[in-house]
Amino acid sequence: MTRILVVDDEPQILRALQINLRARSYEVITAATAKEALRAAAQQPPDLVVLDLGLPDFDGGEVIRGLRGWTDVPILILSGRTQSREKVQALDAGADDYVTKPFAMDELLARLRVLSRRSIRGEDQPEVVIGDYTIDLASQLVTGPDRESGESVTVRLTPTEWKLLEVLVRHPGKLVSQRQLLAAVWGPADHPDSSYLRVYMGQLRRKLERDPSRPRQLLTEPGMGYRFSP
Amino acid sequence: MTRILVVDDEPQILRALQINLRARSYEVITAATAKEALRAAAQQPPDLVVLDLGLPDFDGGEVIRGLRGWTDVPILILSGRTQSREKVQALDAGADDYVTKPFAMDELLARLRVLSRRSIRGEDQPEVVIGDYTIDLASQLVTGPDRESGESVTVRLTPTEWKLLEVLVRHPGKLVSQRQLLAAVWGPADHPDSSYLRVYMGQLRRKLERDPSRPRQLLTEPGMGYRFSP
DNA sequence: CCGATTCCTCACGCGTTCTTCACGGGCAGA
DNA sequence: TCTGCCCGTGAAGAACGCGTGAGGAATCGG
Repeated sequence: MTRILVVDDEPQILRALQINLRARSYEVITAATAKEALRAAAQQPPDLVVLDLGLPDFDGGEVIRGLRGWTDVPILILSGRTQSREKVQALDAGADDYVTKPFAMDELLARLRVLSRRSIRGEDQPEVVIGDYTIDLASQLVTGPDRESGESVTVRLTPTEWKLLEVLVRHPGKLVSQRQLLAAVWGPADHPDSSYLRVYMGQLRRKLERDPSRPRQLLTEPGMGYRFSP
Repeated sequence: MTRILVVDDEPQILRALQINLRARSYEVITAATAKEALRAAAQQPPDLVVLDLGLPDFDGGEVIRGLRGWTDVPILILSGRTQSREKVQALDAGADDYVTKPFAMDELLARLRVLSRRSIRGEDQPEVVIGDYTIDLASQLVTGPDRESGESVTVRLTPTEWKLLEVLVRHPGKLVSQRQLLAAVWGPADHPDSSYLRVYMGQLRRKLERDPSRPRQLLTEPGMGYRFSP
């Protein structure tokens, strides 16, 4: 089920959206402030974001940048500001669409369909291979031969290990900066020390790489980040 | 260069778009009818399509479906029809955005940037060639033949080397002053001595140039700065 | 309440990278 | 020809980043 995060400080708009979206069987989570929004997005990563620019605590642009620091989730801006300057700013900051209030509900829904259509396109590659192991993104399963018996066994990954692996595998071949990884796994807050990363990468390698001390797929790019090489 | 197909039957709009897009160094091809549009798209596949719904020969919806049959190119609808029913139809038919006339040019351009931003993901990343080596800006990867074996190997660049190379490569052919380079790599503080630069340029040349002491692409402009010649 | 798993933190060792300096060569102007 | 200036190159110590092991805190399930 597609999960939508709706951020707006006007309760009646929040309610109207909630009702209409739930009726289309979206899962809806809501936030009324910028802080709430970022926290909610980190805890339950949404597939779509509907964002009002006029929030009480921070500017909506801050939310866009806060999200774009670690996720590519499509963002639709819903705002009362009609000036094209505002629109350009929001779109260039990383938003994907901009609808001005008052708005037609059916148009908004159509635009959301467009966004979810696009974002799903690249994601379907449910199986990835690392050495002897097969990773099934969809069912969150890692299978491979046992160390000695050779039988096919499922490898146990902890939630943190899984999130880390997922981020890397979803950007095959690309370098993923430590910032990105930390934000994706531990939330958008600032993480000055990246020692978690080293620990968990080590654990992943120990579970997935044939020779953990000489990784062939879970590569380190010193000073920059990590890379999953398919 | 990004190629845009603009489809509209009103000459003045066609001209206005053409001028503005060319000024942003897009490559523009135009069509005034549905048939022309489909033919042009087939002959020179565009990276973006701007489409007016009110064409003389066929309905714009036909063009959308005609394109969607074989390509995922982003389509932005530019139409005088403001009814949300029209918008929903077009968006559900496969369009990616919908702007109503009259429109603000800067907003349209911003929306085009959004579309090209999204579509570039996953498709062909910008690659730059230096001698035998290929630089992939998107995934931060440099590949080339090994010095002896000739096999394809990835070249290890340190973070500083990478930053330096990136600045140069992103301004192909242009002269980049030492001030600019120092500021881009080592921060905006003042750097009276430019000896870092010489050291790291040397290292880059040693890793990328066939004859490091006689560079062909990473050129020195004495007293001024450096230049990447493609 | 207890045990097991998972998460977070720290310190150490090692290899790499950064920074700095000195020296030599090419080139232009005096 | 001499003299600066600027650039390339090599070397060396310092600083940094990474992998690893271990231990305690937190969490979860029974």
